[in-house]
Amino acid sequence: MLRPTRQTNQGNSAALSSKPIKTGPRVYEEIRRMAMDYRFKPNERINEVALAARLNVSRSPIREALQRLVTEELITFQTNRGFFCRGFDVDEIVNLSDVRAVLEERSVRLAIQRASDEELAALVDWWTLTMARADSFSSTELTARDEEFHIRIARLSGNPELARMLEGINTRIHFVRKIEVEKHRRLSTTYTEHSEIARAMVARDADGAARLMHDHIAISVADAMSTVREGLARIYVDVDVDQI
Amino acid sequence: MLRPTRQTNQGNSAALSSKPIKTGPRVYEEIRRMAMDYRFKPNERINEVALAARLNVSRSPIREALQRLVTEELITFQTNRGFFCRGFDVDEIVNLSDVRAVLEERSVRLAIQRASDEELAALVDWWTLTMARADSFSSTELTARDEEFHIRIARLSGNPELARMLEGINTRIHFVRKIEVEKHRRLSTTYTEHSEIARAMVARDADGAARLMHDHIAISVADAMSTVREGLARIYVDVDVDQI
DNA sequence: CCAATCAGAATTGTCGACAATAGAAACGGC
DNA sequence: GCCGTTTCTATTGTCGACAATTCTGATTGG
Repeated sequence: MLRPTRQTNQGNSAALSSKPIKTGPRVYEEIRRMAMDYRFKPNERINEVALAARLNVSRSPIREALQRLVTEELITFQTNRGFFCRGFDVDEIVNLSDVRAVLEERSVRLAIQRASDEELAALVDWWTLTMARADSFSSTELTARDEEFHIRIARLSGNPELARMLEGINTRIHFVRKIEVEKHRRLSTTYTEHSEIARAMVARDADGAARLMHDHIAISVADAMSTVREGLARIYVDVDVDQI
Repeated sequence: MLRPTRQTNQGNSAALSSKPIKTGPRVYEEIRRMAMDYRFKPNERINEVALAARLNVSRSPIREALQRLVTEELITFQTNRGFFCRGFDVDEIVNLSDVRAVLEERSVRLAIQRASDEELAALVDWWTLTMARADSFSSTELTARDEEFHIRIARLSGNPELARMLEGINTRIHFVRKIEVEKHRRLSTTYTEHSEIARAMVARDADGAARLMHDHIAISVADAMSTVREGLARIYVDVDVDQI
């Protein structure tokens, strides 16, 4: 099965995408998404040939993408044993949250210091609009909006390195965050917290915004444990339904 | 030239290292070091075949190593155009220093909170010993000690994610730091600053240590510009003398 | 019944080959 | 003499093949 003859490099993805998307970047993005969503089970070995067959490419682009993901900490690697899905660990989540809190605090402070009034007003408007539509969004969409809120602030900080590191953390805690979004959806506290942060930014209240941001991000070990429990349940109950 | 016949995977590195070091990790480490030291000129295109020939391997391990280094921000990549050495830029250095300062402050605070008296005493002793021997160290060795001082504190923070991020920043600013070490060597201010930080840690003075750390790391734009100027001079004057 | 050993199978590590793309040089029109 | 083509060359992207290593699980001895 699956295309025994040599293909002339283009026709992959079986006429699904008519655009000639480069396989390298496509493969990277696809595996990255899989890792973010824990489509691989924690600590599971990732079989290169199986993955290559699934994505209709050879092992070369697979391995290159996996190597990149290793330094992004989305997967791990052991010589002669291959690539593994990262674990799903309470300590890691707590530690990442701690780092994230520090960086996000710096992020708002710099944004308050450097962003224009228009930019901050745009942030408030965008989030207000998002909140109004919140009920029509799926959890996935809502998670994306949550992530975007923080990314926007990071961009406004004017420090691309800071933004990049926060994005790196975001991809690592994406799965956790999605669970938290659904939890909070019932409480709907997240959205008001974002509003408060944005308001403090408009008011140029650096200390206040930083404190709000910190409290918004800080996570208790108990909360982390509960989230991990919930996450593990999902990881091991959802079934792969997309076989070609 | 250079070994036309197929080699049976081992005999590379031409009997230099009798140990059977895995080529993958070795290649990665070697290229990484080259990038850290700006053995590639800023924004220079990195030729895969030339690099492969130089390290006596095929392009596969080269490309995998380069992909890893891309996410470490040590090199850049453009589809169908290949890999490039990162630039040597004032803004980048300033931005990285800003992030670093925030993370290192958190690092000392956590270390003060979590490290044992013995661990902190060991830190002081080690640095005292290092200072005593300082004159006998080359600039490279001294830079390594400087980096190690900060890494040790990061480890004592008990947050591996924090430590990892700082290590990532360290590799990116290694070249800058080496220049700064040589500058300060004449002033020999770095070493006393380290001593002060360590003393504040032993005294469990979190605010004091954090402030000292911040001032130790903070860099003015003017300083950064001067360092970049000096760095560019070195990059473009030093000649490759190691042609096999 | 369990532990250690040892084939056989599965998987990874690295290589050379070739097509596709980008880059450089030669060419010609103006 | 300069700018846009066109051809040719250099370089990257991806592949399949094979050796080296690890994993599996069957076998044997205690």
